[in-house]
Amino acid sequence: MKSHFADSVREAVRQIPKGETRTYGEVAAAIGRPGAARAVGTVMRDNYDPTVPCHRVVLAGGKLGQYNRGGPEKKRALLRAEGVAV
DNA sequence: ATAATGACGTGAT
DNA sequence: AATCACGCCATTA
Repeated sequence: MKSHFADSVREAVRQIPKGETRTYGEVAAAIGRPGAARAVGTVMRDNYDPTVPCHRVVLAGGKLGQYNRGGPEKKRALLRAEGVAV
């Protein structure tokens, strides 16, 4: 089910530069829905688009967060491979 | 339209 | 510092 919200989230996440991490709250605010961090997570969970670097989206506290592909371990590996200190 | 769920966030214990 | 509880928004049944 594609919704405008999900589409916006994917686009915003796609704009995240390599080697940088963005929080769910930041992404939510970037699309015009501040506080919708949870909703962003819901979208990411349903989003399997490889063109979207969803592994660059982390928790506000600087933690990794979940991942739909091998768990947080895989996510950490990807971020670390881009030069992100985790 | 209502209830339940979930890759979050902040505050309190 | 770690853990528990409540609140937030969008999606799905």
